[in-house]
Amino acid sequence: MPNLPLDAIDRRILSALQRDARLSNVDLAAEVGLSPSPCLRRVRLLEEAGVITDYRALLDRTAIGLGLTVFVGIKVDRHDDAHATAFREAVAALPQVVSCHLVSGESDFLLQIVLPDLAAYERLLLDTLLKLPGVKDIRSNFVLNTVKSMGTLPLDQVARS
Amino acid sequence: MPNLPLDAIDRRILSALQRDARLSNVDLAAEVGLSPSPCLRRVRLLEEAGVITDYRALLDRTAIGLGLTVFVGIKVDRHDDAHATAFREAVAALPQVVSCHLVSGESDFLLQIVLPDLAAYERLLLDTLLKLPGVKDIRSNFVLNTVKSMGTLPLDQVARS
DNA sequence: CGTGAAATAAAAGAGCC
DNA sequence: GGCTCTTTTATTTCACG
Repeated sequence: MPNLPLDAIDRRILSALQRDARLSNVDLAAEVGLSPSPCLRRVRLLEEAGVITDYRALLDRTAIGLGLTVFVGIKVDRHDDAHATAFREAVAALPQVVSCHLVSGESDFLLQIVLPDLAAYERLLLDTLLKLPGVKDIRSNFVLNTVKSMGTLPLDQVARS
Repeated sequence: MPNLPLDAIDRRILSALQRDARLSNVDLAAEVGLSPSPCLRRVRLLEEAGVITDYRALLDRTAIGLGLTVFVGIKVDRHDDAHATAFREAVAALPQVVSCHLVSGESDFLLQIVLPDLAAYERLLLDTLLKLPGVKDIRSNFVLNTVKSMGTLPLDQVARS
């Protein structure tokens, strides 16, 4: 699935679906200035090419009792393949871990973790995170307030092709 | 919109829609063990209560030319209301900023930023981020590799009500 | 909460510009 | 590549048990 070139209409389609995945094809077509048939063809192509990866419902974390978000920086003492892979797989398998990135800078990995409360985080930290393979240092940054979250990707910032 | 209590079926509905927002009501009902009518009633209630906030298409960042993700820690020198509010609004308005949280720890704010490449980040940093009101220090953590992203919220971790 | 029927809307396809 | 029109299919909605 190589880089299918995206034209202006594709970007408008992606932008619209990113805001509202439930748009009917007819409405979407109207919004991007196409008739329904070619619009649907493009959407299918974008799906098959892997540009659109998923359709998801977003939930209000606090409304479902997941009031605590923590950004956790983790340093590991080995970067060789075997240990690195073991660490990554273990982290990816944790349901509380919403995202995990290998990053430059002070920490090696930066994780976003979502859970009900501090007690749950204490348990996760002691029972799981500190026991992950190769962990040298853990820094916990608790989210006190969310200014913006789940922002859409800035399609406007991509160079026009 | 107070905390509507969620039972086991609600959680199953949320969990399913979080994975696939395009499930038809019939399929969703089958998956959660309900018939279509009450299932749809519950979904509408969850939407109206603000538990389901949005339906979105997720896009492959690299496929659309947004290959660079940066986690940016920002320290600000004032926490008083006027300046804090100005900072937050300015940040929230930037399309490249996917998320922004007030956090405990070394930085005051932690931003996730998505853009095409380093050149774009250089411009954003010099022209915009460094000029935000009250900024004292900026630490850029570049994402080298994504282990997990866009994880679903761990509904299993919520206490059963 | 479940069932079933009726109304609506959406997706898919053929043929043409 | 896009447009229109038609067919087919599925989804929502509602009244009632």
